[in-house]
Amino acid sequence: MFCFKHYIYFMFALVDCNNFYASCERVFNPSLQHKPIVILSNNDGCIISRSDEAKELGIPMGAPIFKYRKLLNTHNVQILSSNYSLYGDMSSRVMSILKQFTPDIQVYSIDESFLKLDGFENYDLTNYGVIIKDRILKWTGIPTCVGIAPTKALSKVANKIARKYPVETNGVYVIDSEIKITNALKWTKIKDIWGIGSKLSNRLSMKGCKNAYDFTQLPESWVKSNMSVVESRLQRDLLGIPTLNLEVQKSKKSIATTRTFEKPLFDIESIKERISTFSFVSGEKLRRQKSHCHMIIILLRSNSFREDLKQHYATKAISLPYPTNSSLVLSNYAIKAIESVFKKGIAYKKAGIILTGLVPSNNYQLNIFDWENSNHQPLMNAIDKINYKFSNKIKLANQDLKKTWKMKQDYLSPNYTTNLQDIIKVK
DNA sequence: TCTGGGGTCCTAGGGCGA
DNA sequence: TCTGTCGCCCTAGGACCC
Repeated sequence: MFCFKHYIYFMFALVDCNNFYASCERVFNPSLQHKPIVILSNNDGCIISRSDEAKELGIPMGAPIFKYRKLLNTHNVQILSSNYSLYGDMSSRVMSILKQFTPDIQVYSIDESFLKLDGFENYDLTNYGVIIKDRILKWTGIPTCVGIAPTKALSKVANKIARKYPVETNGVYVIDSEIKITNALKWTKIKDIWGIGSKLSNRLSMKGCKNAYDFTQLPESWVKSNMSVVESRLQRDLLGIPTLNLEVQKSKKSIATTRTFEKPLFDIESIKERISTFSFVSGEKLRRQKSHCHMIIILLRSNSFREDLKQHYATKAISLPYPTNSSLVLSNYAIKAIESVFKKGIAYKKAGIILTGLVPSNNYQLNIFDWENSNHQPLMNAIDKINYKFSNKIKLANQDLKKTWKMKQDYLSPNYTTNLQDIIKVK
């Protein structure tokens, strides 16, 4: 099934930053080197990034911190709240370096990118990977691993091998022969295949698949009918047939702002205030990408982990009479939606809004019967400019002007690269 | 007591017009 | 005018990613 002629044309490189959040913290605080570190989610709730030393202690990804507090204390694990200003800035530095190596790049997430290496037939790709890795480390202090292969899914596998065997591979692994593909697939456990999550992994295990190689040997027709076209494409990609392409940067198709509350909320007024704030923030994101939206979805839920409490989970989608990016309009509709689903006596723990049906601001269908107040656009522009200059001084009337609520971030590091006050001073 | 957030894509099922 | 079929669109929900 696999055809090596594709090699003549191009290869994919996946460059992935090692333990990205922990590595960012270490760049500016070298005392964290060689120590176990964990980074916490918003509200300091879950562990979302771990250094290798923390992984070795058996601390799992996504674990709630309160369950591991004792272990963390015993081993003197360094705890940090997530500092997205820092990580975002470090990420853009890494990505700008990667763009020097090829114009064909897909920034896949905050810490990894696919590079299409087209016309590199005469290059020593292992050596090229080492150059990429070394330059990022030298210029940003962030360690990376590089996986190179004829397809995206295989470059993911190659990257995992490089990460697993740093001494043997020097952090770079190239899959460039049929035997390497077969061996790599047999080495990859079902649950570690990119695109196969826990549900599908269980189903495939029941079917007798132990590794990625077994998955690729399943009949395509069975995969299509029992799973979906997504897994069928993945199967081909794993076999070395380029099926998943480099995706160009597009405008977002949805914009979400959701938050877990520090304490459960029982009263609708507090929830309405939060929803108003989420609408305001989402409107800003919408205007930044120069879009309008057709639809708002609100969500409101109690704490699903507290089985002893009465549960309620509600979502409500509202089609807007006209596309808008006015925070005032978004807030009004979102609040009405919250009023329609709110139930008394429930301890609500999380709320949010999702904007979908996004269309470009300069090209959308008007409605003959309903239209936006023409004052909104200049008002929003003015608010955005003032908030950019003076850091969020203007709010909606139904937001909490004193901002009495605050996200829990007890272990926050300074914004070393994005705030003048926090720049490291050399004495 | 304390359990994240922001995305994408796909499928199924219903409504609806040709 | 009524009915069946097809395909498109919309929506909710699920699964996945980092």
